[in-house]
Amino acid sequence: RTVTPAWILAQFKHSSFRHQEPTLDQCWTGLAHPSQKRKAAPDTRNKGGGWIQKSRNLHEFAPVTVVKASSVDNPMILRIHQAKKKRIQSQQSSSSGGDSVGVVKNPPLCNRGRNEGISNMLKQLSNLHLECPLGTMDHWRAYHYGLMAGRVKQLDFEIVDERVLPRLQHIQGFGDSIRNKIKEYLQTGTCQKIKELERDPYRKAVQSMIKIWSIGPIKGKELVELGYRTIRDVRKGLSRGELDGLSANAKIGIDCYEDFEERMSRSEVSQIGDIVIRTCRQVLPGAEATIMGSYRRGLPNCGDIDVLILHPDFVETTPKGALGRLIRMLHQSGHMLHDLTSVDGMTAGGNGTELQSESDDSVFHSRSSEIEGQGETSMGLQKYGHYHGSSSYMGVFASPTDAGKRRRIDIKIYPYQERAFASMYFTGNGDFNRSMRLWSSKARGMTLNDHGLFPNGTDFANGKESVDKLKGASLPAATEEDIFELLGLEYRAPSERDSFDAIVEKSTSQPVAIVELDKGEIHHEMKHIWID
DNA sequence: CGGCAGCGCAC
DNA sequence: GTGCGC
DNA sequence: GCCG
Repeated sequence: RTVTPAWILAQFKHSSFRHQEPTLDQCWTGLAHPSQKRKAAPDTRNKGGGWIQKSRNLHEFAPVTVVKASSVDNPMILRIHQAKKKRIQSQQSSSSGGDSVGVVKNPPLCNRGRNEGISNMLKQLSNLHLECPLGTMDHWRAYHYGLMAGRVKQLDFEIVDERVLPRLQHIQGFGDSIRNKIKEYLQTGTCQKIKELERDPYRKAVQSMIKIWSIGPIKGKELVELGYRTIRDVRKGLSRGELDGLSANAKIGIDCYEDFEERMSRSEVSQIGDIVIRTCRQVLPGAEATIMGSYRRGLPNCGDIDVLILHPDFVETTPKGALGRLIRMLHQSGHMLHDLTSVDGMTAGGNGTELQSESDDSVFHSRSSEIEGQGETSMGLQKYGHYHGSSSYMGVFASPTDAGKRRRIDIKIYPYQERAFASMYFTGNGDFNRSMRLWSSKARGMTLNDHGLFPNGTDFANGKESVDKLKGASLPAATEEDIFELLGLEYRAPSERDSFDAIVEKSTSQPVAIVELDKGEIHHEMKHIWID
């Protein structure tokens, strides 16, 4: 199964295609652009950490052996490449074979706008199944429809005639069902399935329940079976005391139902961000706080706001209780209205010991388990101890621009050494992250998450606590670019990370790097990287 | 027929 | 462990 | 819903 349809995007390279980087304000963050930020990165502080300072050749630091795909003794990798070769061949033969009827060849646009009608239809189908998954089947239907909605947009031809269908057959992901729906769309301009799903009153009711934040398919179905059909019903039930069993978060979700549906302008997001960032600097001098998510990807409007906090003095740890202090201050200033999660240090006191929301049985290195340690070098940081791991907060923020409106906000703090991975994850989008992680695991044999990139076979990847911390360590990356490099992928700017297919192997003709791990080898490499 | 990312928090 | 969200 |  090919994760990366490089063969689709490759066609763009030989055309007049040029990606126009949007000049939207603040689409940039130092995390992503090594050329500008690298010099400033305080790698030198981390004497014990040994961070790589610049992007280097994979072999220089990664415990990775490079093997020709054809000689790899790994059935998964083999299958991926054989399937890919087959598709490329059939693609070539079908395009040279004069079956260009029904195809309008256009110079590719900037990755969007093509086949928009069909894409929208598939997106609708995805949403209808996503918002109302009545069985577990629907979840994956929605997933696949969503992927294909993205993929039709990246084709190098416009689908205007059903004679193009045989050609679609060669493109991965377009099976019978989807091709038939495209056929129907070409003939009638609509899709009966969509109409049918939209008509279904049960689905419709579940759908409106699911739109309540913290209500998913299970609780949604429950509510509908209890007789609730609309948000009004639910509110009525709540006031009558029929729904006391709902979680605290569900009550907030019900209260903010309309507000959470709405999207914000970039300027509102940036103003909220300023408030959070300013407060953050007061609470934690020297902190680097950045707005992530769709804002960083440059979208014209955003559904929520994501803020990532880092501090260069906390390389392997995070300042204990700092996130809680920040939240507390935002509450006091009236900006933060509700908490959807609790965080250490959030309630009074402020030394970060009163709330034990983080469990001690967490298994992984660099995640949990408090360590002793005081004494910061910087004056303002003296109040903070070290917490071994990241923490995240979800809450509800009062709009500074639209009085009375309530906005979803996520704030996360990570150890500085995880900054590249955290910013990748927090930038998204969701499909892009899933694609990247699938690629990591299936093509590279590594596990990617917001904390690092872990060669499979290590203790981390096996979900075990490491006695020897080195065995659980991530491959190091100081910038997002390094992560792409480690995975052998073309770099993608945040604004380009907009789909599952936005991931492209660095040079398709080059050998494929896969991980051939040996426990001792990993240990040795890690030692080299982290201590040397 | 199994897989489709990988994780943290609330309950 | 399940449900939910990111 | 599609793939292997």
